Amino acid sequence: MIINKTQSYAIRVLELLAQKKDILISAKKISQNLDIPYKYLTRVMTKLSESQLVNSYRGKDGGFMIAKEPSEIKLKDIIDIFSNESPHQCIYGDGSICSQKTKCTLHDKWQNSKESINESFLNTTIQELVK
Amino acid sequence: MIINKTQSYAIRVLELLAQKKDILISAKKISQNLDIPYKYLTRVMTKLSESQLVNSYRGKDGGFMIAKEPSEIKLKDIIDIFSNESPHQCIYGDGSICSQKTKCTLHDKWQNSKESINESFLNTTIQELVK
DNA sequence: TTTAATTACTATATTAAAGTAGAAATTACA
DNA sequence: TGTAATTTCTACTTTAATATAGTAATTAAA
Ligand code: SF4
Ligand code: SF4
Repeated sequence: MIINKTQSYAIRVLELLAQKKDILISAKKISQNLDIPYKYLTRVMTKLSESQLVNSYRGKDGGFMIAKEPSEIKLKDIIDIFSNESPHQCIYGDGSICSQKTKCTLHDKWQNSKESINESFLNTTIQELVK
Repeated sequence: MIINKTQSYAIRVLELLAQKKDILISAKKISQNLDIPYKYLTRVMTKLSESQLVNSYRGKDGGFMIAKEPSEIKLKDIIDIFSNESPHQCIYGDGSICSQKTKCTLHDKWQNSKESINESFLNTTIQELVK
């Protein structure tokens, strides 16, 4: 898979919050609206808040709001928050002992694929999802 | 991640067997040579055998041999054996309700990335890894 | 100041991928 | 024919990702 379930949740949350810019939405509503398990979602939201992609407001009538312009939030920004893999993973391991000189025959192909994906994540903003 | 650990194991096994074409190699040796857990490897080998990418020989002095020309085995052939995900996965789900007309704004970008990876897997054969 | 609604925190449960264990089936060969 | 080395089969264990549960902290408003 290109992205995992948690990353997918997070992207969809930001998409929703972008549509409701400047309106506070509670985790409960987000959960219902996007069909994401409530308790799981709240932890995702806390991380998005810590990463300052959303602002959180605690207490009664609290909720979340997108913290930046949708056009300023790249998919990659969101994905990175919930990513734990080494960026160099390939069939031979983590690439830590590989260099341009010692690279294997697959290296350039992996590189191309990964760059293709990465650029797609870098040049796609939440704004694009909302339109 | 582009491929999972099991798929990575399988590719490396085929690479090794291609290097030792026409020579029987036991799971034990493969395990030692590639540093793959023995018991896990044997199950991978059984699947590769069922899929006819390798021939297995049971009993004393038994082992495995590559069953085709290395140039005839695409990475995708191997990857598919150990893949269980829906090929259409994306942030919104499995794409089962999407068509060219109802597609979302991300669809073409996903498509490009996925095709880039897929073509790389389709046009890379085990032969290429051995050289 | 109390209540209700909310986020944040901490611990536990479930699921899927990866890994391990034991033994049955097969086979070469002494 | 018996033994040792192997693949194959079945069951279990561990680990990481996903999901659930309970409660503390916070806050608007009655
Ligand atoms: S050189 Fe080969 S093994 Fe090393 S990081 Fe690149 S693809 Fe992986
Ligand atoms: S149209 Fe969008 S939701 Fe549907 S398969 Fe394509 S990327 Fe996924």
